[in-house]
Amino acid sequence: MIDFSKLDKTIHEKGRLSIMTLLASRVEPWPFQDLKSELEMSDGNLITHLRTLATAGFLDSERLTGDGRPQTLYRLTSAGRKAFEAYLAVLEQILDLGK
Amino acid sequence: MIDFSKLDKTIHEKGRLSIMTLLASRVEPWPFQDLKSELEMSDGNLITHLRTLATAGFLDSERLTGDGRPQTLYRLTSAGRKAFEAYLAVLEQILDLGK
DNA sequence: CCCCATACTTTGTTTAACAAAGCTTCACTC
DNA sequence: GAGTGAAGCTTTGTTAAACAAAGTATGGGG
Repeated sequence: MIDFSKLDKTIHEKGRLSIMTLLASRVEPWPFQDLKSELEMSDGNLITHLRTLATAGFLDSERLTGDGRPQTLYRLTSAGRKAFEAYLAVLEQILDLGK
Repeated sequence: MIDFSKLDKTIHEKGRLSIMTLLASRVEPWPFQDLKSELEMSDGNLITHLRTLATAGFLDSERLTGDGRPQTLYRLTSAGRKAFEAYLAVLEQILDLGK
């Protein structure tokens, strides 16, 4: 039977799941503005989720200045990628059982 | 891009997701006690999630008496199965994008 | 009749999502 | 270098909901 406790609660919440999915979907890091427009979140909501994920060690950020408008880039850490893969493994089990 | 708003919030919560997965995993309805022991939830927590899902029209219940101890059976409605399949479709998109 | 299990309710605590508004820093313009 | 505006982040407050724990009602077995 599926071990639902392996569904990392930090990742499972909808907002953070969408962030993790975007970050995992490509190699290049994501600028704050792109995440915001893609996910249609408010600044406060987005930054809070990003901070939660960063505190969990799942992503890190890099602030760029001096080259056009300031910009902060976000990317998965290796721990974040690993945790997300484990999360996806549970999703796969749910999908297998569900049909 | 994935439409995360299609991730039905009623289903997405961990406790209810696990209930829906169990109910979808077999044709026979699930007794309350089996759900409880399989998911290791308290009575109060489980019944609350079941009621939330029932209010959403995703499952219905049948109370049996007169044949051994009283027992309540839970099963997906067709709307519940449909909603769960739509939920799984989003999971599939996440899985595809995530690797 | 008594006891226990099943199912459900109620209450209370705790957590967290989310919105809105404000603040700070930086870049560009005049 | 003062003003404007955007980017990123903080703070605050509201609202919703998970979850636990304890209590209630009902039916079954001894």
